[in-house]
Amino acid sequence: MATTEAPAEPLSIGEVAERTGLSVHALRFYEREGMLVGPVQRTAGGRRRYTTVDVEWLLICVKLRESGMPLADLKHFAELVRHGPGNEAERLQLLDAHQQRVEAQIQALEECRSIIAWKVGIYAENLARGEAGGLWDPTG
Amino acid sequence: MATTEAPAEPLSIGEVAERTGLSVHALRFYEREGMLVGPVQRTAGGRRRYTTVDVEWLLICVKLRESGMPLADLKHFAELVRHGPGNEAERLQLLDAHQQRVEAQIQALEECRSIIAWKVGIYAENLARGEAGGLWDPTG
DNA sequence: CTACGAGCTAGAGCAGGGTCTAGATCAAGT
DNA sequence: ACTTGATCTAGACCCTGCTCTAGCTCGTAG
Repeated sequence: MATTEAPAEPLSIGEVAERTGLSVHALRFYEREGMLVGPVQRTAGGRRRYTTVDVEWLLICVKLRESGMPLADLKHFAELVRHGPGNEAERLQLLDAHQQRVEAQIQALEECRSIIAWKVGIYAENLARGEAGGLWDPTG
Repeated sequence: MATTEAPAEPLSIGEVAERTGLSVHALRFYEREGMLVGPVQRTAGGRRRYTTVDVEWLLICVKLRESGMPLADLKHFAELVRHGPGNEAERLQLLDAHQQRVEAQIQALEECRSIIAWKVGIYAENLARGEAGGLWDPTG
């Protein structure tokens, strides 16, 4: 993945916020909480300079969070990566467990979807044939 | 739906907790917060007695919550149902909006899933051929 | 030089969604 | 009658995951 990429200018926190969708607050928060793999570089004046690698990691974080990984797990994963080679099995296990949770959640959502679709169908149908139908039960 | 069902014994809060997966605390909380359509019946001694209809509504609540509907929306929906006929269009709109959020969420999860699957694949592969591979980049 | 926006830190605050506690009551078994 | 376990109410508390504030500094454009 880190093959043919130009080193590229490091980015400010605001720029990283833009491209990750995280707020600058969240970025600082993640850093404080140890969700990053390495320390972020700073300018002479103390401003953060994010490298491409940093941003890539953050993008992964965003995906993992979006798919429901708790910050604690994310932190754990970051720790494993930070401590370098030797714990790959554990990393794999963590990701794998998460993957299974994601699968399960997709399943659950699909089930919900079909229930909702069914309800929506009933409402639409009843509305279409003039809201007179007497079968508005208290179950919604 | 409420066609050929036996009236069945009303259930205690604990029994309802069991069959909905909600805690008794959550059940009382939902009730306080107005997430139920009608008031729950009580015994002479003040204990709650849930009817089949109550439980069905709760099961719907669980599904809606599972699929990410905020309590505020659920409450709104309950209010609409409580106020009986005349607001079906609004109920439909609410459900429909939720349905779209669910669709979007499924999409997002599927994207995450494939990213994770890809990472898992890389780890598995590298582990399989002896953890010596030198390409453990800091991106995880 | 000076302004003004972006960044900095530490820490307080907030929203959502319950969970837990205390102290009392109910109900069922022995 | 007594013990035990489930419920009751009101309200305090908790956890997660940020978000916001205050007061200060950087750095770039006029």
